[in-house]
Amino acid sequence: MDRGWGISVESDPVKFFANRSSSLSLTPRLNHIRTGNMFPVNLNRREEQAVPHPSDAENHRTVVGEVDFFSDHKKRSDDRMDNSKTSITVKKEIAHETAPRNDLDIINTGLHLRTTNTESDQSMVDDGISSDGAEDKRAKSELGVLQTELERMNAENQRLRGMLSQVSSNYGALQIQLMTLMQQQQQSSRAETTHLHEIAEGRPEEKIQEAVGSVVPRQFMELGPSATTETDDQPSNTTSSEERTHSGSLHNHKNEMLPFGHHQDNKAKGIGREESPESEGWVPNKAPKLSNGSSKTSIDQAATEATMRKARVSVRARSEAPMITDGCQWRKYGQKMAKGNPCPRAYYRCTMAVGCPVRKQVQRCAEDRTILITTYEGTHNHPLPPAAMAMASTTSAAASMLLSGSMSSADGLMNPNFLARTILPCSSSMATISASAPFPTVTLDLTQNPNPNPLQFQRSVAPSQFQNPFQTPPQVPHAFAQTLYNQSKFSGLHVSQNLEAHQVPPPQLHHQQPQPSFADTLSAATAAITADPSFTAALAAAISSIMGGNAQPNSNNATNNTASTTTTNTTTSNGNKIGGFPGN
DNA sequence: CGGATTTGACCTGCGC
DNA sequence: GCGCAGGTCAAATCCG
Repeated sequence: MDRGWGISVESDPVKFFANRSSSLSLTPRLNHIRTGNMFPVNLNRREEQAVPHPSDAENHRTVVGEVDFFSDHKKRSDDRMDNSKTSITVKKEIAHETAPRNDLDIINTGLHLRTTNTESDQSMVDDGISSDGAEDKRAKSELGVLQTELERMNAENQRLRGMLSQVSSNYGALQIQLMTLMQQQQQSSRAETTHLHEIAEGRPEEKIQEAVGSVVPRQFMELGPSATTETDDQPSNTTSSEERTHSGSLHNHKNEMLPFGHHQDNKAKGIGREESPESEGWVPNKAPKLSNGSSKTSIDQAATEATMRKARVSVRARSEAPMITDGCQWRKYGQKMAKGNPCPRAYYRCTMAVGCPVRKQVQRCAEDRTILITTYEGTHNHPLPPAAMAMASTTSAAASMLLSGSMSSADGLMNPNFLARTILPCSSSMATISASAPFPTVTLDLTQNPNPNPLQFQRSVAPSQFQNPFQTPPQVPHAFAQTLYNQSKFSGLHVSQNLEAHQVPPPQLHHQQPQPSFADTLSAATAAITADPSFTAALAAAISSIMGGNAQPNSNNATNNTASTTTTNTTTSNGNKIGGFPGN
């Protein structure tokens, strides 16, 4: 994982390079270095804070603008220099001016320069008092000092530019190396996957797991990016095709596996399937029927594979309410008695937007009916209200991790006897990935409260912070949001890296991560959300304000864009895993 | 009256 | 082929 998480440079290159260079301490000064697009250093937030003065933006016409990052106590001096310099610039402008103006107008010409000297100069003129020589000398010496400082700052600026270019070049080189490594691993994993399938067909489960222990991580590594195929709205482009190609080792038939949203038409009776083509669309869990074609096996296999790519996120939480409040609007469309559970299972679909493919199942646990198991599936194709973002983000991130990781292993799980159960990194027992179900499922068990985080989280966030969403965001939610953001964007890589480093039973990784572990944070957030409906809205509002307030460019990725949720893990072969009461 | 819920029927996959 | 179980549909019903 050491190596693996290091690859998260892409998610936060600044932090990555901060660990490798001390130049980051100079980050605020880099704000005015024109980085162009060559290096994704996120300086925006700092820049916003570092350049609060309106005049800074206006001084850009002068070279002095590069001095803007000086500290405040220097700023006044700079302003004086600005004045001295701007006087030159102003004179240039005067040449273009046709209408005569007085000096005051000239100084204010379009530049709105702060002229601390101006007032004194003007006052001197107005008062008719000639500046005495001492003050003149002092001013000149001061000017000289400032000019020297300016030159020094310019030199430093140049030096920083050089460092930046070097860092960016290093970044590019690392990216190339990463891509090369991933390609190599992809090639090697294809052969290994084939080998795994051979093993899985005729060997005891222990050996299979043993084999998986060594192979799956590579698969994770390879297929990690494919997580976007289901839960991310971002186009999966090449990765998905590669994934299908890779899965061809198992399904050598013509690859007709379609995205889920494309299966709907295959059902002869497509009643009520309102999914839009561009959206992922709800696809019945039953494998699509491609009109009894001749290549039934290939279709079945493709359908099965497609089914397994349908990630679910199951949330187990104690709740007396028939349904947890997650901020979305749901309509119940069915209820069934599940085998092995006296409590019926209720089926809901999202009604916040026409054609939203997201569905959820709600069922109470048979063993403990105070536990409500909610399984989310699908991706919202519409903006989410703040109250829904928290849960959607949580489940989306979990689903992303699941898809990025388990999907790859799904290829090796076609054997129904195969049970691969892997624990999310850093999660202890709170969040698990189960590949034994027909759908890969992330189960977030919030009923055991294994660590105090949920309560701490709730406490630290709830009281006052939300009353003013524009206040400085609390630390924990910020970390939560950032974690979600990072995870949703790069979860595939992270999961794969983790698994690669730790094989199947991953040890605790907390010491590796500066940020709170994903699963802990996830569970904490979810617990807090589910525990208190009113808190849901508050948390969502805070997160949205945090993300929006910081103007984080991709902050939406983890929220409404990739809102994917899953419900309880209704393991087919093991119906007892979840139980439930009807939602309403 | 319109929307949501209920509930029996239906479809499908899977195992025997 | 048959039965079982999960999932969905849609008419009937309920409710604001």
